[in-house]
Amino acid sequence: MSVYTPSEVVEETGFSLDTLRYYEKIGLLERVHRNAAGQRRFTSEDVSWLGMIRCLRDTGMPIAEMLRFAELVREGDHTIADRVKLLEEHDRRVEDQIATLRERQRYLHRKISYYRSVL
Amino acid sequence: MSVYTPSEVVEETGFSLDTLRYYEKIGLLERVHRNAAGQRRFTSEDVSWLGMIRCLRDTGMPIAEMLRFAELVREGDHTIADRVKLLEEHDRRVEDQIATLRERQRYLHRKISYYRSVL
DNA sequence: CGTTGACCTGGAGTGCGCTCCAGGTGCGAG
DNA sequence: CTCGCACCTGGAGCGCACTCCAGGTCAACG
Repeated sequence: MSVYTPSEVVEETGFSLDTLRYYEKIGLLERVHRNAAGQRRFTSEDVSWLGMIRCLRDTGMPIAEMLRFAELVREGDHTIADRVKLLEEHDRRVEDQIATLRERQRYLHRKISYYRSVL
Repeated sequence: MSVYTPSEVVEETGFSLDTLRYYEKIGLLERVHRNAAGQRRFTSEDVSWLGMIRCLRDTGMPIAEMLRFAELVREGDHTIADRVKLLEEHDRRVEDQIATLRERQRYLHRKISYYRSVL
């Protein structure tokens, strides 16, 4: 288990340092370890958890729901069924997002064709 | 050319009345006609323009860019090439959004499978 | 004639998700 | 020894896109 400095985590995850601190403050990221000088030292678990957060955030999950998920994870293995339920519901929303995007894109394409036809 | 009351437009477009007023205020919607009592009466052009707005908004275009597009439309036919350019750039971003969503969804699916495997 | 309901205005307030800031610590390089 | 730099904290501020509110008008219905 290697250890990551804040700037390494910024590099790896694409989250800003302020965002990492914010996520820790609101409890989306469990209290991060500190070195003797009080500076954060992230574990690889922290980094992979942030990978999950990145996925959920990029797919539009609100922070409040990510917090619910984080809580389930903290509660231990007996919540795995609940996590599956939560992620599957989210997956359905992602599917809907893609479908809507595709539909709107068709509209966009029709509009572009129309404009091209009158050029 | 039929005429629509505010509540009809709300119904047709899915935008709230406040949002319609807001769009008019910021110039995304051209000054809407009024009846003798000062109440808004929308034309079918207004409604179809709102359809375009709906499409752009649902695909994540920021209001500032919709305003640029609205301005091009107001300037007349000689801006059609520019409009095509703007819409095509947007279309590329929509494509990227879909691609990102699909990739994140794969992550989600792997996670769900993993959870299912340990249930 | 009174009430209801759809609508009006200008402006303040909201929720989300960060982002920035001031002032401070500790460490390694020159 | 001094400098620069990465980092720390608590808290304020921001940008976006609405959303809500108070107080008012007008027309139609019973």
